[in-house]
Amino acid sequence: MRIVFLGTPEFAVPSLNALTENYEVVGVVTQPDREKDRKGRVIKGAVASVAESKGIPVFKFEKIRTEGADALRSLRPDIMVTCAYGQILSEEILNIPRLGVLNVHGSLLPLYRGSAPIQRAIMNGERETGITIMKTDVGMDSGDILSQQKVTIENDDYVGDLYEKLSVIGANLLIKTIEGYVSGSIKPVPQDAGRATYAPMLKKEEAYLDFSASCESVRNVIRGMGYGVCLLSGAPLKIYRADLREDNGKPGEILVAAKNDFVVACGAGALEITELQASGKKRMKTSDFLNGTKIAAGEFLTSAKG
RNA sequence: CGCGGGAUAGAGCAGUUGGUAGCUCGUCGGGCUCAUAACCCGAAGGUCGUGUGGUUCAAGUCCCACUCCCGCAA
Repeated sequence: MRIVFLGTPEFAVPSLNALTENYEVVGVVTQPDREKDRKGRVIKGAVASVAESKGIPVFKFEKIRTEGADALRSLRPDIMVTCAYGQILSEEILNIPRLGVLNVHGSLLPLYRGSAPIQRAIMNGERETGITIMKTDVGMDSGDILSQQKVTIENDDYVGDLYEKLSVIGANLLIKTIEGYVSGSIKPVPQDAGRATYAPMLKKEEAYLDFSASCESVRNVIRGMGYGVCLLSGAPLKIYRADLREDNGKPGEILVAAKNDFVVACGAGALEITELQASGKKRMKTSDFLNGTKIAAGEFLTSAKG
């Protein structure tokens, strides 16, 4: 079976690998290289790198809707699979493969449609999320559902942990689902659009911490965004890891700053910061940070405004 | 060549007007203690990112080039 895969970031890599092990992947479509490092050097998407190393033809369309159809048709795919590709497909494109287009999505649809389902599930304090394999349609993650698998969000899961878990589970579920779908044992089921919720792209400012919120919600932002930003003496400070504490104080007040212990008060409860990064510095454990920095209890971490 | 910060002991940092290096933590040894991530005493450990560069009697400290790291912006 000839398959064309459309995906871009790390999340899509396990699915691509699983497909190449089970089917003939005749082409990979990925977003044009957009990211640059500080020196302007181009960073390739994870899928682009993997596809190249496997010798699979790679296509990078600025707008697949207007320039991709002919190339895709010439690949004569039986099925196309999208997985965090980053562009919406047109009706014309969707009709190219004989057996249709499937999508791997990191949530239990119709919940968390959109581009940041994993992050937003954590940020909202969800205890459970999952993977949905569905038919790709012209809408935003609105296609008929083929299969789902629930995944528990552990209290210690940060976005990176959950992202990795889901990408692997997604790959496995994808292979099983293709089998069932092709053999006819799995039938598409429409989504209950009335229950749909959306997970729009993350904005930078969403990582700005508001210490007047409860310690749980502050921590959920850190877990979901991967880090939280605040100011210490006017300089930006990124918080990467924090645990809940029961202490209380004024929001943002540093309650403890000694040796291994760095505690900041929130609106309710407090957070023990365990890993952070100061401007111009590397990410480090809090104990290291406290070693070379002179800060005392009573100072404040303030909100970094946009 | 987008803006800016940085490169000094295993780690995080200091280092004043240039005169061959200190602090905290860790490590090792010893002591105290019922005991301890606590306390006390002691020790090891750095050619101060690279250039066998420039200025100087003398450079971690000033100048030049390069490499790498990081924050912001994209």
